[in-house]
Amino acid sequence: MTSSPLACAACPVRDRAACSALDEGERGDLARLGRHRVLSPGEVLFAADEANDRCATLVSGALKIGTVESDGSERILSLIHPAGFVGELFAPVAHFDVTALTRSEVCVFSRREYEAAVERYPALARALLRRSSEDLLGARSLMGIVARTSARDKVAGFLLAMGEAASDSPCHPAATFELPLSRSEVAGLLGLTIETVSRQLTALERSGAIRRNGLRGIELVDAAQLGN
Amino acid sequence: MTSSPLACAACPVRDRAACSALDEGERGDLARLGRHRVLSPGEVLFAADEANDRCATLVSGALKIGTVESDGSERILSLIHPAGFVGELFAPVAHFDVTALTRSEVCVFSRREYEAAVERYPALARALLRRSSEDLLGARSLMGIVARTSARDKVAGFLLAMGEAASDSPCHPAATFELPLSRSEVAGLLGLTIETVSRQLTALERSGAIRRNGLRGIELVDAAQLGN
DNA sequence: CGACGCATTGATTGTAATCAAAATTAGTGG
DNA sequence: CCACTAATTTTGATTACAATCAATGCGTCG
Repeated sequence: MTSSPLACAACPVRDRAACSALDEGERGDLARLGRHRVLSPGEVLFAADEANDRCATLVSGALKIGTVESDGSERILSLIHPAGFVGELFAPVAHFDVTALTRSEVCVFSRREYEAAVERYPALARALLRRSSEDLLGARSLMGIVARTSARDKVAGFLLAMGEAASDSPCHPAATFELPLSRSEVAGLLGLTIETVSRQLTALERSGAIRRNGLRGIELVDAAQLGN
Repeated sequence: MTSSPLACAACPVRDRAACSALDEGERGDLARLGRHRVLSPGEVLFAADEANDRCATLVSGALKIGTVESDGSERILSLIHPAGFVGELFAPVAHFDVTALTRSEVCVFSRREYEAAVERYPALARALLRRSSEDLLGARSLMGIVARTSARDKVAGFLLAMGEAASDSPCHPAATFELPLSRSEVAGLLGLTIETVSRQLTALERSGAIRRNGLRGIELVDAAQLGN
């Protein structure tokens, strides 16, 4: 774990994250409260049932929000992409684990200080509300994919969603991208087993919908075949 | 459809909804912008792809947020309980349908005017942020249920979640409650078929976990059997 | 090179979808 | 109030599909 002050000037999500709603002076105030931190793949940022005293903005990489079930298996509830915000501002203890999927950069804040900033800067509250609304939209879209009945539709919809998340343009998915999740994690997200995910991927490749480059590289050849 | 001015004094969610964050004068301002409306079961409040120019707080009853798939089947993405807020403040067109499940009372606002109020009253922005965060938590909890692999676990988890939603106390589920959803809607929510939902309910009843009163009445006899 | 973790492939079983029918409930009008 | 129809739910039989069990391939790292 590394940690250092913020350098907002060079921040890649400078004008998409919640803090982008602030003016120069306000941003400077907030920057003094935060710490830049780099997470390695698999590194835990926040853990469920621990004191919930921090929050963070994701600058680069990808995070997962999940829980481990009573039987020990992991269930992924949400993915966080750059400019996303994590941390439960209104709960005393964290409900979920937040873990880095890839090498990730985050700005970590003390929850108490961040909440004070939300009180002090109404623009920050509105920006967070906007982020939260978008997260809610994303969570519901994902729900529509996970609740499908056939494994093929789940995997196809998941690939499309990941392509869209990896894309710069809001509407069209990226033609080629890297999955930030292992097979086990994809399975835990979609409510399938590792083997079924694997089989569906090979089936989609054989049918010409996708091509695979290595274990995690995906090329969307015929997005129409993946549904809509 | 009926519509009339608001009478906040008698509002049952007076101190849980977003507007509860406002002081008397502010609340009065907001009340002048809203219209009280009663929805019959099945009545559509907002429709997907329509102009997204309104938002609402649910006062009593229950709403569903859903989409109809390309094959015509319905997929439910979220349930809204009293004090919940619906409407996409930051999207030009609505992504989802919002429909009453039971007879429901809502306070409907013009989105433009509500957004202006959010700008004017920082406390309202913070209250909405809080609501939104709670909705996000709820969406993720539901995801954890829907992504289960076995039909039994899905139905069991769903019943527990509905019991908790129907309860006054935050932690313990209500011992007895009415499902606001038809079998078809439960199936659409959980990614199962009507028949499977029905069979799982009878199985749970035979095993002594629940008892049924009529088509929609549920009594939680042995909550431990439903998992955790 | 060998060992480990992860992914794919194969064979079999179990479970949920599908197809079909009966039963229950709700809604309507006489 | 009751008969009748329509809609919803339950139950049954069969099929299809995904989970499970098991083994093999692949890539990374000591």
